[in-house]
Amino acid sequence: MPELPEVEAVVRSLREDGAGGLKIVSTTVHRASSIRPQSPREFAKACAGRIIIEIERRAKNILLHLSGDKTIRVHLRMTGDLMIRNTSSDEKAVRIAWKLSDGRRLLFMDPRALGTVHVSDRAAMQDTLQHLGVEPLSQAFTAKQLFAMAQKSQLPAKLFLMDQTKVAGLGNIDVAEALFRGGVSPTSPMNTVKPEKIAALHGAIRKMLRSAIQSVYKAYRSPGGYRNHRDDFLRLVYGQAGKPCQVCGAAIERIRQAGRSTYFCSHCQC
DNA sequence: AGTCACCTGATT
DNA sequence: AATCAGGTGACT
Repeated sequence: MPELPEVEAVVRSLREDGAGGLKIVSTTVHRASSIRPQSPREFAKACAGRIIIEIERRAKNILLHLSGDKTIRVHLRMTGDLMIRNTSSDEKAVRIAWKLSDGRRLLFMDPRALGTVHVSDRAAMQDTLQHLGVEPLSQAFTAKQLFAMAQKSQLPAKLFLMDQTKVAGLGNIDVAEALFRGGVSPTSPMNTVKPEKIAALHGAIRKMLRSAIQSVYKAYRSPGGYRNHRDDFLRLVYGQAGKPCQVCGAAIERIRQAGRSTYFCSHCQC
C-alpha cells in the first residue's frame, strides 16, 4: 500500500533497473477499466514504439516520459506496483504489461484494481497535475510557507495534511507519524496550531519522509518487496491503538476522520 | 465536511 | 458474515 516513500522507491527502482532508454515494443491491457484512453487499442497505440526517456515522481504519481512528448502516468492507489521483470510469480494481478526492447516486461500489478494508468501528451498530463500542492521534500516547502497555508484553513490538521492540493503526497501513515512527532493533535483546526508546532511539524514531515524512503527502498529491493517492510521504528502511533505511547505511556487512541482511521496520543498531541 | 464508489484479499 | 485496508474523485 504505497504512500510517498513507496512510490519514490518504485521510481528509483525502475531507474536502477535500467528502464530509461528502453523502447516499448507492445502493450497488453488485461483490465481496461483503469486505463485512459479506455480503449486498449488506443492506449497501446499511444505507447507503441516510444522510448522511456525519464521517470519522475509527482506526489504519489509515477510519470514515465516517452519520446514524442507523450507521458504515461501511473497511480498505484492502495495496492498497485510497477516493476520490470523477466517473469512474474502471480500473473493474476498483472493489469498492464509493456513488452520492452531488451526482452523484459514492465508490469503494472494491482490486485485490488483501484490504480490507474493514463497516457496522453506530456503537456496535457502536466495540466492534470496542476492541482497538486507543494512537494514536501522540495526546497519550496518551508515552515514559513506551511504556516502561511495553515492560517487560511480551519480543516482539522490531519485532513489538512492529507489534502493533496496543499502538501502533495502525504498519506495516512505518514501524516499520523508526522503529527505525533510534531506534537499536533489531528483534530486541531489547522489555523489554531502555534507557529512553533508548525515548525516542528514541518521538520518532522521532512525527516520522516527521508528516513522512510531509505528504509522502504532497501526493503523494496530485497526479496518480498516493501509490503509489511515499513520498519517498526517508523510507526510510533499508526496501528498502535490501545498500546502505550512510547513517550508518555498513555494509551494510543484510534478515531475516524473522513472515513479513515487516525491514530494518536491525546496526551502528547494537543 | 461527510459519505459513497471504485475493487479484492486478509483478518476477525 | 462482517470489517478492515497505506487513495482518490464524485457526489451530497
